Amino acid sequence: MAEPLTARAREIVVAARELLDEHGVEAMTMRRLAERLGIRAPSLYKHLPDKAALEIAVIATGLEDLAVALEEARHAAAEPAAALAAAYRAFALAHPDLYLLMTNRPLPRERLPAGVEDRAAAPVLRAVGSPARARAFWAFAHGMVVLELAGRFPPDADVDTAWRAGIDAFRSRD
Amino acid sequence: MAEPLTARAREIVVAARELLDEHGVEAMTMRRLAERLGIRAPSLYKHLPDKAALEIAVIATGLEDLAVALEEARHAAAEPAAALAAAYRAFALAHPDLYLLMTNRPLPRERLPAGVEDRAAAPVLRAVGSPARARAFWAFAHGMVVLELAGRFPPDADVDTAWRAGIDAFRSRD
DNA sequence: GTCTATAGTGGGATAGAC
DNA sequence: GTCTATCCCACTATAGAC
Repeated sequence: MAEPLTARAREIVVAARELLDEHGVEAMTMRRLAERLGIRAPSLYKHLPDKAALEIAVIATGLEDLAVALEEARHAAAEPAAALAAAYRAFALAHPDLYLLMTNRPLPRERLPAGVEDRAAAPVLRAVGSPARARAFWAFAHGMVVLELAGRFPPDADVDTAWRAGIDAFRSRD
Repeated sequence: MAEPLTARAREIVVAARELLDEHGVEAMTMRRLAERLGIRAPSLYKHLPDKAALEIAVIATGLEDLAVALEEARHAAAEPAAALAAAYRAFALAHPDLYLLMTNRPLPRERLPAGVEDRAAAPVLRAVGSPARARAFWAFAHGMVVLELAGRFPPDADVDTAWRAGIDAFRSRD
């Protein structure tokens, strides 16, 4: 689906992710990226066809990292849903702009390495049961994260307790 | 907190909301807004100090409309959480760009009419119990909505069933 | 694989005349 | 309250030389 990137293109993608993590989405421009690499912006186009390709490559690396984080959380867990939620939240808070880039728009599934999306989703599915419940749980976690990142909870809100309440709500009833 | 708008400013805000609903956020520029009103962009600055003020006014009207929709849902409801969720989803799907504008960034609470935010939040709090559970439920609903708007559920996903699963999860346990 | 030069687009905002 | 004229910014992207 995606032609593999050249070594130089991969360096560019790494630099773009650093830009994203350090200075936010609005810093991820072709100019700033070139500047960080010590070259001129037009030179980038010898390695990547356009900005969309850059973003897609960045998103792909983010999905891989998220999948790894969730898989690790699952292994360590007595209470799998809670551990997954914690890992999910930690990832999003550690890479807020990357996280939003990954989730804010339709996934260009046909331009992504095969399986990345499923791999990231699998741990949640296993922890929560049916696909419907997994999607609801994912929505809960995503909602918590984006509201927290956007600073939408009132200043006095206890965000940890809200996480706990949601995780408890999704516990199977015996 | 917010100086009241002049009549002309309110007309401009209405036009901005129409622009938002009909052509998306990227259409809500000072130039396009002026064009829709049959004037030139610089003239807008006689009525509103800057674009931020316009956005805040638009957000305020959106919060009021959302509050009304949720209050109505609560009155009609045998199953309050389900009715609220349905009303919330309907509002967001009917005004996707407005909804995202309203939720994507920190609320400029000090520049908003007093009480709007609380009024929109109150029905959820009453339906769900504790503030923590209300925030979790809100996060679930917000997450569902933004994932749906962003086209993030797989093509074969049954979104209605995911909503149902989340609503059920947040039902009180007897 | 890098450069210079540049095209083309779009945005927010101000000054000052009428 | 509206206008014209304008500034300044930032961005993506291409052509063609080296």
